Amino acid sequence: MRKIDTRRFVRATRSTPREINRLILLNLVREHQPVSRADLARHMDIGRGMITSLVDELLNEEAIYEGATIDAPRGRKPQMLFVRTRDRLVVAIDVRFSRTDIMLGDFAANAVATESFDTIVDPGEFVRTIIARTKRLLATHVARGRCEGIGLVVPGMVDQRTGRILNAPQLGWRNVDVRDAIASGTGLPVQIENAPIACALAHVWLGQRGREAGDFVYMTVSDGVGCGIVVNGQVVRGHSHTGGEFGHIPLDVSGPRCLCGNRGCLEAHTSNLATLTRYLDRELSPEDMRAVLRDTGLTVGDVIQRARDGDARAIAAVDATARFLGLGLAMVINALNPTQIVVGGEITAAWERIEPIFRQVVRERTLTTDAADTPIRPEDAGISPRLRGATVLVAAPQFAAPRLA
Amino acid sequence: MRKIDTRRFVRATRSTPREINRLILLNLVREHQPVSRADLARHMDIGRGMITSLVDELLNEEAIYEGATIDAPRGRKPQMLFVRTRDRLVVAIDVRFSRTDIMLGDFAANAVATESFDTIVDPGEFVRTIIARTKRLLATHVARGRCEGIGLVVPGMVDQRTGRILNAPQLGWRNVDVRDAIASGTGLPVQIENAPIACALAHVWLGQRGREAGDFVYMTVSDGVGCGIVVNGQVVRGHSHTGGEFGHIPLDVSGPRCLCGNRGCLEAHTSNLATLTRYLDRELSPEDMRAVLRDTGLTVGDVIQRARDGDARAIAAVDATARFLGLGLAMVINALNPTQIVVGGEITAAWERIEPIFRQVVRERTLTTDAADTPIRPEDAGISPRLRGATVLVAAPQFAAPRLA
DNA sequence: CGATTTTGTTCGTAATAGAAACAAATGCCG
DNA sequence: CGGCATTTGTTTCTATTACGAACAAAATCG
Repeated sequence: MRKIDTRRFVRATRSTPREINRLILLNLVREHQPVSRADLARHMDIGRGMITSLVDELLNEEAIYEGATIDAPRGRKPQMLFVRTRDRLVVAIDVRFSRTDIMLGDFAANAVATESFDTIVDPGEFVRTIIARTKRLLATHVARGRCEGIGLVVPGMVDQRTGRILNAPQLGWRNVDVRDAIASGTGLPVQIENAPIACALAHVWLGQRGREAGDFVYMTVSDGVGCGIVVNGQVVRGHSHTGGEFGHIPLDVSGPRCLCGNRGCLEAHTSNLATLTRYLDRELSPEDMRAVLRDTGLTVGDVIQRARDGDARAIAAVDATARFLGLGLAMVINALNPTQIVVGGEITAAWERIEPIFRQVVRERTLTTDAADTPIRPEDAGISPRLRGATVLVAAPQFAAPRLA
Repeated sequence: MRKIDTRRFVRATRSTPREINRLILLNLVREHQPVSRADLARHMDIGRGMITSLVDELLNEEAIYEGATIDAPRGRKPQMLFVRTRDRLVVAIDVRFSRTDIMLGDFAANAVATESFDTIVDPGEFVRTIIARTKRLLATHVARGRCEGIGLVVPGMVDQRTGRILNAPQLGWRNVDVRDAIASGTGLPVQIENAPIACALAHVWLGQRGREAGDFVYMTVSDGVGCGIVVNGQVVRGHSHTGGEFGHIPLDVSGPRCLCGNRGCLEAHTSNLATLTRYLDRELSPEDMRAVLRDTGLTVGDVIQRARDGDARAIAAVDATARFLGLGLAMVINALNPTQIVVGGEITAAWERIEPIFRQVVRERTLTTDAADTPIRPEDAGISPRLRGATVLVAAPQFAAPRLA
C-alpha cells in the first residue's frame, strides 16, 4: 500500500498502458530469453496480436533482436527473441583505496577489456586519466558496438541527483564533482554511485533469473563496512545520501577507535583493518597501522590463509571478526528483516570458518526462528561485483519500471 | 529506479489510465478540499472535460460529494468538492498491555464514541467482547453512517496477509488468529497491524497536508521499543514480519537483561520499565518489577513529574533514558537516514528535558551534519496515534496507489 | 445590457487494447 | 503425398477513452 504523493505524481496519458506493457515485455524477454512471441503472450496473459505490435516497436528501436527459429514438437516453429546486449557497451570504473579498475563491458557485464592503475587522489588528474583511458578503450574496440555511458563506483557517499561525491574518506574527497567533467570530456553520460549500493543493484539486475528482486541487503566487509539496502525492489539512499551506514553503529561504546572518530563501531570491529590489527595485536593509530601494512605487505587474505594453516593467532583474529560480524548481521535482520543478506569483501574467503560462528551469534540476537534462519550467503566469486554494479548503473535505467501515480 | 518483478507484475489494460487518474484525482480532493473542478484540472495539468468525466464517476460511487459554490473575484463561481468521510465509519481498536480502547470514528479519524476496558488476555473471550461492543456501538450510532470495517492495533508481530498475531509478548499471544473470528462475528472486514507500523501509517495518511509521505521512521518508546519504517511511501514489514525491531539491537553486550532473553538491548535501556527500574534502583526480574509497579501504581509519568520537581534520582533516570535513546536514534539515522523521526510514547512528556541530551548523542554518533540535524519530533498530543492508525488501516486502502508494472 | 472572465459540459477525433479472423509453417497420419 | 491438426505470428475490426476544442452556464463590471 503506497500513498500517492500529491505534489510529485505522474498522471497517466493515453500512451501509458503501452509504455507499461512495453517495459514488462522487454523485461520478460530479458529474463526468459530465448523466448517466442507466443510464450510472451502466455506470460502476459494477452493476445498475440498485441505482442506482435509491441515487439515490432522494440525491434525498430533495436532494443531486442530476432534469433533463429527453434525446434518444437509440432506446429509452426517459434521465432526466438533476445535483448540486444552484446553490442551495447558500458565503461565501468571501480575506484578503491589503492587501485582503480576500468572495464569495457557489454550490457550483461561481460568484459571486453579491462585495465587497472594506481588510484589517483587528485581529482583533476583522476578525471584526465579516466577520459584518456576511456577514449583509448573505445577507439581500440570501436567495432564491438556503441558505448552508451560510463558507470563510476566510489567508496563513499554520493548525491545521485547532482553527481557530487559528498565524502569519500579513503580518497580524501569531500564535495568533489568528477561526473560532469568526465561527461563533458568524453561526451558520454556518467552515472555515479557508492559501492555497497552499486553491489546491491548488481544483484537486483544481474542475479540469477531475478530471484533477488524484492527485499535484501548487500553488506560489504572490506576496508569499510557498509550496506546496500533494497526494499520493495528499490534502493534506500536516504534523505541526505547516508542510508545503509550500518558500519558506524556502535556495538560497544568502549570498543576500539574507529576512523569516523567514535569508539566501538561495527566497522572498527570487522573491517579488514580491524582483523589485521587484532592479528598483529598492536594498538596503533589507523595511520601508523596503514604504514605497517604497506611495509609488510600483509593482507586479510594472508591472515585467512594462516588461519587455514593452523596459526592460532590468525584463527583468533578471524573468529573474533566473525563474532562481531554476527552482531552486525543480527542488527540488519532486526532492523529490516530482509529475505536474505549477501556479504561481499575479502573476508568471504574464510566463509566455511566464519559462517558457523556468525550464525550462532545471529541465532542468539534475533527474535524469531524465521529471522534467525535468514539466508546469509557470500558474494559469488568471479567478476568484481563493483564493476558489475557500475555496468548496471548505465544499463538498468533502460529496463526500470516507469514512475506512475 | 525499480525493477519489474517478472513473476508478479501487473499488466496495463485499456482502463489503466483511467484508474490511475481517478485515484490521483481522489487524493488531490482529499488533500486540497474544498477544491473545484477547474483547480483540479490545473493541478493535474489536464483538460477540464476529463475532470468532469472522472468527477462524475466518483460522485456516482459516492466517494466524493459536491458542496456549496464559493465566492470568486470574477467569473462563474466554482462548485467545491469534498471527500465523503463524515458518514463512513470505522471501529478502531487499540489493544495494550493493561487497557483496550475502542473508538467509533469517521474516515478522518474524528471520534464519534469511545470506550475503554481492561485488556482480556484470553483470545476467545477477547473476541466475544469485541464483537458485542462493536455491535452495540454501531446500533447506538446507526444514524451516523455505514461502518466500513474494523481496524485492530496490537503490541506485537502480525502477518498482514493471513491476519495471524505471531507473537505479542505483552499479551502472551503466540500464533493467535482473532481477525477471522471478529470478521465473521460482526460481518465486517477486519484489518490488523502492529502498533509502530500503524502509528507510522497514521502519520503518512493523516499528517499535515501529506508532508510526511516519503521516508521517515516512527519510533514508539513505551512498554516496548519499536519502529515503523516508511521508505518510498511504503511501510517496511520485513520478510517474516519482524521489520523495524530496533528495540532488540544491543547497545552494550554487558547491559541489563531484556524481556527477549538477551542483554543490553535498546529496549532494556529505554523502555518505560527500564526508566522505572533505574529510578527505583533495584535489580528485579521483569515479573517482580511488574508486581512492584502494580502495587505502588508508579508510572513513567510520575517519574517525569518528579524530575520536573527536582528529584535528583528521577532526573538521573530520565536523563539516562535520553542518552540511550540518543544511541537508538543515531542507529536509525545511520541505518536509514530518514527525512525525520517521530517519537511516540510516555517519555515524550519530558521532551524539553530529553531533547538536548539525545540530540547531543545523535551528533556524536552520526556521520554528517545533515544526518546529525535530522528532525526529531514528539508525536502530537491529542487523539491516540494508535487509534488513528487503526482507522487508517481501514480507510487508506481506498486511496492507495494502484499496483502497476 | 453587453463585454469579460471563469467554470463546467459536450462533442468529435485520434490512439489503442482486445478480440477474432486470417495466414504461415510444420508434423502427423492415413 | 495430400489433407488435417496444431502452433505461431499478422491483420483487421471494434469499442473504449484521452485529448482538444467548441460550447453553455454563471458570475462581475462598466
